[in-house]
Amino acid sequence: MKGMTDTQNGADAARPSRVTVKDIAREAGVSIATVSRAISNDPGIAADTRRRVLQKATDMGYSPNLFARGLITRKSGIVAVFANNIINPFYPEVMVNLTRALQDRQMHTLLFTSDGDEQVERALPTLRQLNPDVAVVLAATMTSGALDNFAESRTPVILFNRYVDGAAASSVCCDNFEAGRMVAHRLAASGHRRLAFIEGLATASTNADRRRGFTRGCAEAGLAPPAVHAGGDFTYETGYTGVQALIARTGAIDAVFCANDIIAIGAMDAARGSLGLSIPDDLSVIGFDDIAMASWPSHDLTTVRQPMNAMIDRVMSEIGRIRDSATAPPEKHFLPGRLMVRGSARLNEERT
Amino acid sequence: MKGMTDTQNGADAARPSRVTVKDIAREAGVSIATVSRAISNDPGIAADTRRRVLQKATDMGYSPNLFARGLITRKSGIVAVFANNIINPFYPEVMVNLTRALQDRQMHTLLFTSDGDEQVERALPTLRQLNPDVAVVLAATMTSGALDNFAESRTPVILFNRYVDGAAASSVCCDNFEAGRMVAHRLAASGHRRLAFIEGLATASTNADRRRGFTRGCAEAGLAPPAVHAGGDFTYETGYTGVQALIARTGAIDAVFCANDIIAIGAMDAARGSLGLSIPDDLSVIGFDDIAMASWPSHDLTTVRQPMNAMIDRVMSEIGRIRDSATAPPEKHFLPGRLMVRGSARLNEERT
DNA sequence: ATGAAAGCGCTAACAA
DNA sequence: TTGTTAGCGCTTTCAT
Repeated sequence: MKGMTDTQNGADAARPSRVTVKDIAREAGVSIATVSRAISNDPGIAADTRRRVLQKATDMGYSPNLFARGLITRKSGIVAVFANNIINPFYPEVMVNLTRALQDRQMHTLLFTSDGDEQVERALPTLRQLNPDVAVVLAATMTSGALDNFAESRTPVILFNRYVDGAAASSVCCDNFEAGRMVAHRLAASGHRRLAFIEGLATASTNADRRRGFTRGCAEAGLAPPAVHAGGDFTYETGYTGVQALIARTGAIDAVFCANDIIAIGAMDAARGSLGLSIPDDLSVIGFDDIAMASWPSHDLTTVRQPMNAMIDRVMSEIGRIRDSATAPPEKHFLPGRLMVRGSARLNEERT
Repeated sequence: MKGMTDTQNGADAARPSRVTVKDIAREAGVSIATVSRAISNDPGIAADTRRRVLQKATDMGYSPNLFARGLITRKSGIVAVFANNIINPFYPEVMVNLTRALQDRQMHTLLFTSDGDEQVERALPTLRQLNPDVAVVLAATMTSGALDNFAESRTPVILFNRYVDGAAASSVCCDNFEAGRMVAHRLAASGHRRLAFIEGLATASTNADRRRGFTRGCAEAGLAPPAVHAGGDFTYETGYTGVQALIARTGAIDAVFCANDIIAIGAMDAARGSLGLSIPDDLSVIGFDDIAMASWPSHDLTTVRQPMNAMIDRVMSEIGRIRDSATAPPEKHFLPGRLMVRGSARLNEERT
């Protein structure tokens, strides 16, 4: 690849600097406009010329300068991804899979951290500087104030696993409410009577919806409202101390549904360790996300799997929709989760 | 912020499109060249004019268009980060911390996935298109062939936790060899006699160095060479099946050192579960990385902590060095790991 | 110390 | 169908 010098001109073979449209135009004996047309698949060009120009471009190892292009088109091909909550392995995985999907479509991922609104705000100048076509927010928390900032920078926003009601932002979410409801019903149908919920971050809509759905499900099944360990965060410690606090406060419980897998694993460890409970005989534990760890034999955690790939696909089509028309109204998508039945919860067969 | 319209001209107050140097020049009554000088801290400008221009720029909410700037300066302020190996939570954390550090310095993280060389190769056109100032490779594996591709795209490369001998790339690594050696000595000094090692990916230099250091340490301590479970990957399953295979093949062992924490956790689960061993009484287990999970009570894993923040700092200074002089020769940096003593290994006090 | 003007590499009118 | 030309927003000579 490096050794071949089969291009006719020996003149500038030694100058390895960037190949530009101008170079191709010269080599192919056409104008730079024609080169541009060939590259951008413009309909108004002779199929033959196009082929010839494209061939030359390939031969010469051309790749367009996106800065120059972006300067004119005002499209960057860049997607800004905001990530925090890196403690939960679910999100890095989303990030990487999303990046892969973007890469496949010749788009680019610009990564931002956003632990706290001030980080988001600090990123905004950059947003204007690099002009991403769209921002994807992978974050448990994001105040609507921070969202306004995006609006001000005129970048369309897609929220992943979060929605904000009045906001001009699309959302792609797991149907957290429905999943919580379903968990309550499954537990009730399997004979559990005293249910509990361990919260993650109270302000996260994922957390709130799972809790609300679970509470609703309990009511529908004729059970008492679940005991709730409130106001934690999405960490192991929350689960660990949460289950201890719940049992200290409310006495025995049959089952605990946790706002995510990390919390659930913490809860299991405390239940088995310091509380000496047997799982699932004394206590059923159910988590949310289905991270890799959930299926490890040490915990064998029953959990709600988020349809990650479907969610990412949906994000991609939202991105397409937004690129096609700048004025596309925001849409909210909710995709169903699925219960992965494993050993940490005593569940009957699902009746159909 | 949105309500204030204190700029003198009511004319285009309604046009919220981008503020450019031209706008500032007009408002400040200077030429665009002067504006540019003010912004880029050019010495040849009157301190007074500069202040005035900068003030106007701030008032008008100006932020420079990096595309236009990059077109001329050939510096993008972009750092390409290649990540795979997302199974190991160590790397997402590096990724986010690195991004934070870059953000603080007004630089930008462009994320690429690179599971396999072909992904790297597919990313190369983009590399040329967006012209990152430097590429950081956070990857357990990267063939030197893939590295040549970088060279061809004229992007300086910094390898994180990996080095390639002849390659024109800087490296920032934990001193994996030394850490492996130290682990062997600590185990030997605590009375362990029959040591074993569970490999991750054999082709990863992290893995190879940890193994070589460990083997060397065994020899220095007068122990037999460690039994090695070879040719796995950096997964829980490798640890789980690895420890079973080791014991089936070699009989009892005192201690097992694992190529990373995830493997170690798998090994612990198998040892305690299917093998019915007690840890650390029957078997000491030591991992590598010190991921969050390692300190959870369920595993309480003794492990070598990588000096993540120091490593990231070093990457940042390498980036600075490269930006300052394009011809800066590549450097290799090795930073010491530190043993985090927890409950999974029977270790005596360190003798000093 | 400042301004005028050229041009980075590309696309998008407008002509031909 | 193709070429000419005018910028996108910025930095950077070269004058002044």
